[in-house]
This record gives sequence, C-alpha cells and structure tokens, in this order.
Amino acid sequence: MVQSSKKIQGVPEPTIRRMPSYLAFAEGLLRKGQQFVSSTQIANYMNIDPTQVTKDLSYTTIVGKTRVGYEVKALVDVLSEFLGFTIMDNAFLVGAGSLGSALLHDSGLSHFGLNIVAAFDVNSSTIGKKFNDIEVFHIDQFRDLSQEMNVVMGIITVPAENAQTVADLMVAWGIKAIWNFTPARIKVPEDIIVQNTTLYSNLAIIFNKLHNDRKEVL
Amino acid sequence: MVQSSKKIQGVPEPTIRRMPSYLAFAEGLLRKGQQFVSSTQIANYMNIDPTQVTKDLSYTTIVGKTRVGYEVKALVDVLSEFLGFTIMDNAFLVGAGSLGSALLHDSGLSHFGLNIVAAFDVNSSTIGKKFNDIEVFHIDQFRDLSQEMNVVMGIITVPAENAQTVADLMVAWGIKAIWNFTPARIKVPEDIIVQNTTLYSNLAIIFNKLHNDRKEVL
DNA sequence: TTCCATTAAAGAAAAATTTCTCTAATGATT
DNA sequence: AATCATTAGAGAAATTTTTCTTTAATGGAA
Ligand SMILES: NC(=O)c1ccc[n+]([C@@H]2O[C@H](COP(=O)([O-])OP(=O)(O)OC[C@H]3O[C@@H](n4cnc5c(N)ncnc54)[C@H](O)[C@@H]3O)[C@@H](O)[C@H]2O)c1
Ligand SMILES: NC(=O)c1ccc[n+]([C@@H]2O[C@H](COP(=O)([O-])OP(=O)(O)OC[C@H]3O[C@@H](n4cnc5c(N)ncnc54)[C@H](O)[C@@H]3O)[C@@H](O)[C@H]2O)c1
Repeated sequence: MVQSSKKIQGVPEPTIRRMPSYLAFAEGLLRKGQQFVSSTQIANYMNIDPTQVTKDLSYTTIVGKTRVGYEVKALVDVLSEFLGFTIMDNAFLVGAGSLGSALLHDSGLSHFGLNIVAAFDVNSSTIGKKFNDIEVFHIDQFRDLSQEMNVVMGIITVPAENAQTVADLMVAWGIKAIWNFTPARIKVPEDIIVQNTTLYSNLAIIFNKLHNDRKEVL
Repeated sequence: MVQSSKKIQGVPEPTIRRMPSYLAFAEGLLRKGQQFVSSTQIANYMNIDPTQVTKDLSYTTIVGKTRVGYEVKALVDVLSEFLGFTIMDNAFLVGAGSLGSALLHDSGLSHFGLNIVAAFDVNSSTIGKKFNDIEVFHIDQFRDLSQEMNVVMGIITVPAENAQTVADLMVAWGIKAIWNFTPARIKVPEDIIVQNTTLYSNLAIIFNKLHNDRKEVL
C-alpha cells in the first residue's frame, strides 16, 4: 500500500484498542478506593497475558513498582492523557437516526474527550429536536456552523448509500477526521483520518465461533 | 494464556473482519448489475493490498478467473454463506436504552442473520414498548421465554456496572454467545463465546492519529 | 535478619499477519 | 496470429504482534 513516505513507527493499534479498557478498569478501582493494581490483575480482568499488559503500558510514561504494581490514580491519569481523552475535540454528527441519536445520548463520549456540538439531518421531522442538549439542524446549515466552531471530527450515521455525499461535505468544510459507522467505505483525500466502525464485523466473528463450535463436536 | 488444548488454526480474525465489507461492496455491485469484480477493484475500494483480498478470499470456496476476477453473484453467495449470514440465529437483547433501541431498529442485523426475538429491561417506562416489532419485556420474564424460543445469543446494552449481572443471567439460561457493548469485561464459563464491542477503542485510534498529526508538523 | 514469592521490565523467540515475488492463464490489442 | 497487460493464486519474505525467558527489585513471612 502506498503510504506517506515516512511512517514513524508508532504505538501498535492493538495496544491502543486495549487501553480504553485498562482505563475503564482502573477508573473502577479508583472509585472502589484501591491504590495499586498489578499487571496480573489487569490481565486477569481482560483475559490476556500479563506481559501484554506491561508491554502495552510501557508505551506510556507510567512505571510500575516491583511486587506492587501500578498506582491506580497515576494509571488513570496517564492513560487518559495518552489516549487523548483529556483534550476536548469538537465534532459534528450527520444522520440523527436511531444510531445517531444513541451516540448523541451517550455521555461516555464526552467523558472520553469527544464533544458533539451539533447534529444534522435532512428529515424535517427530526430537525429542531434536541438530544442530550445537542440540537439537530438541517444539513444545509453545516457550512456556517463548522466555521464558527472549531470542529475537527465528523461522525457519519446516515444510510450507507449517502455516506460518500456526507463525507465529501465534511471534507469540503475542513474536517480533519471522520468516524464512519456505515458499512460503506468512503473516499477522501489522503490527509483526512478515517475510522470505520462496522458492527457487522463483530457479528461475523461471533457467528464464526458459534457455527464452528457447532460442527466441532469431538 | 491458557487456551483449550487444541486450537484448530481457523480463519484469521482480521480476515473475518474484512469480509463483511467485501460482501457489502459485492452486494452493491450486484444491484448495479456488474457481473465480475477483480481483487484490484475490491482492494481499491477497501484501501488495502490486492493480494490481501485474494488471500482472504482463498479461505472460501470461490475461485477467480484470470484477467477477469470473481463473479459478483457467486461472491455474494459464498461470503454470505461463509460468514454465517444465511443461517438465522435468535437473540435476546437486554437493556433497551439508547444503544439497545438503535440495535433493535437496525434491520441490517436481520439481513446479516441475527434475529432479535425479544428485548428486556427493568425500567417500567420502556416495558411493553415495541421497537421495529420487537417487544420489551421485564427482565424477570427472561427465563420463560429463553426456553420456549431457541435463543443462542445475548446482547448486552445495559450500563457497564450491570453487565456482569446480566451476563450471569444469560449463562444460566443456556445462551451460547454474548455480544457485549459495555466497556466492562464480563466473566463467563470457558465455553461461552464473548465478543466485546467497545466503541471507545475506535475513538482512541482516531485521537491517536489526530493528535499525532498535530505534533508531526515537519 | 533471611528467605521467598511476586512483580515490572527488557530482550529474545515464536506466532500471526501482511506484503512481495513469481508463475501461469487469458482477454484484449495490434 | 502474436504480443501485451492484467489477473488469480501459491509460496517466500518481511513485518507486526504476542508470548516466553531472564533479571533485578522488594514487600511480607518465617
Ligand atoms: N441502528 C444501528 O444499530 C446500526 C448498527 C450498525 C450499523 N448501522 C449503520 O448506521 C447507519 C445509520 O443507521 P440507522 O439505523 O441510524 O439509520 P436511520 O435510518 O435510523 O437514520 C439515518 C438518518 O440519516 C438521515 N439522513 C439520510 N440521508 C442524509 C443526508 N444526506 N444528510 C443528512 N442526514 C441524512 C435520515 O433522515 C435519518 O434520520 C447505517 O449505515 C447503518 O448501516 C446502524
Ligand atoms: N449510547 C451509545 O451510543 C453507546 C456508545 C458506546 C457504548 N455504549 C454502552 O452501552 C451501554 C448502554 O448505553 P446506553 O446509552 O444505551 O444507556 P441507557 O441508559 O440509554 O440504556 C441502558 C438501559 O438498560 C436498562 N437496564 C439497566 N439495568 C438493567 C438490568 N439489570 N437489566 C435490564 N436492563 C437494565 C436501563 O433501564 C436502560 O433502559 C453502556 O454500557 C454504554 O457505555 C453506549
């Protein structure tokens, strides 16, 4: 694949995927008042190898104490910081349908550094509504608002066939990253970050295991 | 990690994750009336390497034609079959809140072989409601219904702190696979299949790229 | 105090996944 | 008819990710 010439060997993607779960676990421990947590404990919770945990955490600045583990409070702080959950990024959501409105409702997103400032749709019956204090505007107002607010991310939750149209619009108005929930793959300029989140991939994995287990009667 | 003694080297998980997108693309081509599709075309759509596509498809029974590619209709059939989307599996959903009701609304799931037969909640204001013809029952009715219908999958969309309680309940009533949308990791017997779908992982990946790009001004 | 078991961390090894290379086939072009 | 360019597919190589091994540290038990 043709990539931008130099690719600064960053943090492995699987590592980044696991980190929000480490964080969620650590936050739980913090609430319960636990002061230290070992890689063994985290690994047990996650159902992975303990060395995987230490290796993952070695990408951050945290240092553990032999025979004790990591300080829970420090772990929460370091992971939040590392994952970029302490910086608030503004986002627009386009397609305030069933999935879109669920995302608007989700306060977890703002907890993790994503601030959805407005939603857009074309369906007149949803325009003007508010979900969790986020108002739904007509898509034509996209232009004006994106310039006013400092919006870096666009969330696409329209039907798959409209994904490209919406993506083009987002690119045109200077959005830097797109979180695409449709099964469609969108074409955007190279410098735009795209994250596809296809729930059906997860379904496929469950089915694969489920149906294989059925055959595997031995 | 301690795994069940023999692990029949199956299809790579990354491959399975890509397949639903191949399928969605092929279905689109089929609707447009295109008869053949090459790995190059698929790869271009997916933004991956063409040999990745041929390698992935080599796990299925389809055979391509040199200089022509794969027959679109056959590709759709083979992938649907391979991914288990032609077998209908029954599922229960627990937690008919914002995410839960979005999933109930989503007809994509039934298109991909998942038939949500009933939903459960504890909130009296949602009990009795219907989403997309799927009724919401009180969680206490879980027992009776799971025995009547042949339900193999449980979908968890309750707040994270209640995930384990719900999982225990699902296990107790003979469910084989759990699709967990909460950030919490649940503990279940070894033979139960668990698929965690944490949207915040995707968010972490976007932020990582977005914030790195900001620094990487060179 | 002495010993022991548990732990983080670093590096090596193994395993999994992706990318590259080559070959043979074949439709299209000259 | 001959040539060319594109393709699937197989196997090798490279890369990435996970797991294993070793070392050193240290809190708690004897
Ligand atoms: N609902 C789910 O749980 C779920 C699950 C997985 C994937 N998805 C995917 O998410 C996407 C949305 O699904 P949904 O269930 O929310 O659909 P939906 O029909 O409930 O919502 C789509 C919304 O987009 C709006 N819209 C359509 N075209 C638009 C445009 N050009 N500009 C702005 N708004 C537009 C519609 O008016 C509607 O409100 C689909 O691609 C679907 O495959 C949904
Ligand atoms: N909404 C989203 O877009 C979103 C995104 C990512 C992750 N999530 C996760 O999904 C989960 C649900 O989120 P949500 O936004 O739908 O929350 P929600 O509060 O809208 O819905 C939760 C529902 O579960 C019900 N419930 C609570 N305890 C229950 C129990 N013991 N048995 C049965 N039902 C019970 C509640 O009555 C409520 O209806 C959370 O863990 C959240 O982190 C949600």
